This record gives sequence, C-alpha cells and structure tokens, in this order.
Amino acid sequence: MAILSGSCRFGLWNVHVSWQDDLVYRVRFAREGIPGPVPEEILRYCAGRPSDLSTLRSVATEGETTFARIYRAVREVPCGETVTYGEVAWMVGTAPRAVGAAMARNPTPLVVPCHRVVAKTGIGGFSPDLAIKEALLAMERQRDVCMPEKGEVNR
DNA sequence: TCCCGCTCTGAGT
DNA sequence: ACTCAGAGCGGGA
Repeated sequence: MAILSGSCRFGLWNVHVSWQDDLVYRVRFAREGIPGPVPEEILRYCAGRPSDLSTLRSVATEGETTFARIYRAVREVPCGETVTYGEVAWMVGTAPRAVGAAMARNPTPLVVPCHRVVAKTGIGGFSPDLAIKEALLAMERQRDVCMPEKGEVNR
C-alpha cells in the first residue's frame, strides 16, 4: 500500500503528514493545506481533543545514530511537560548543541515532540515559526489534550 | 575539512 | 544583570 499524505489545521497553520499505518514519515507546517487523510491521533491532537501521539511511530527514531537516540529520548517527554536541550544531551550522552541541531532537522515534529524541548533560559527556537511552539505548549498546559497517564486519575 | 546550528557555561564588566 | 567567547557534537557541503 502506498504512503498517504494529507493535512489538517492547527491554528493559522496546516500540518502536512506523510504516513502509512502507524508509521509517520514526515510532518511539516505549511501555509497551504492539501487534501488527503491524516492519522486519527494527529487530527485529535490538532483539534485540541484528548489524544495519544505515542501510539504512532516515527522513521526518525529508527537506527542507532546519535540523532535517532536523541529523537527517542525526546519521545519520552510526557505531554504537558518540558525538558531543556542540555537535559536531553545529558540523557543521550551528547552536547546541547547537537540536540538543537537534531530538533532543527526533526522530520516528524509532534510525533517527536521537539516543541517540549526548551532552552535553559527561555523557550528556545522552532521553525518555521516560534509561535507554533508557544501555541503547542500552551495547549498542552491548559487544555486536556494529554491523555491521562496510567494510574493517574486526577490532578 | 570547514562551517553552521532551536546551546551552555564561565569570565569579565 | 548583561555580554561575549569558547567549548562542543553531529551533519552536510
């Protein structure tokens, strides 16, 4: 079966997704939308409804390269929480700048939640628009997009 | 090999 | 409190 492509809306942006089954090849933010299907969990997430993006896999986490290990570490960060570039670097055994570079080239944002990685002082960067990162973090903090953790009933 | 990046720390003011 | 240089790791040209 062929790889599917489609987009959904997140605020002023369109989220383009290339995917097949539970494997996501590419996610990018664009001005224009494209017709086609988007994985259910990403649809729910972008709509601000409860969703669990950890049910999806990303091609970015495959392999034993440093970047792949960085992406796997970032996937461990729970919805609604953040870590710093330096903390991720420490977990993986690399340098903070390498983490920044990996985030900048992340082929599948959202699935690999690079928006949850912030600078020790300040929010850090995000392309194509820092406002997306701010909006994602605000959404995860305020609304209940995050699925309740196993064993965690209420807060 | 050289250059750049979504960094961090320490020294200097 | 602010600025700046240098360390530092990977990837791409």
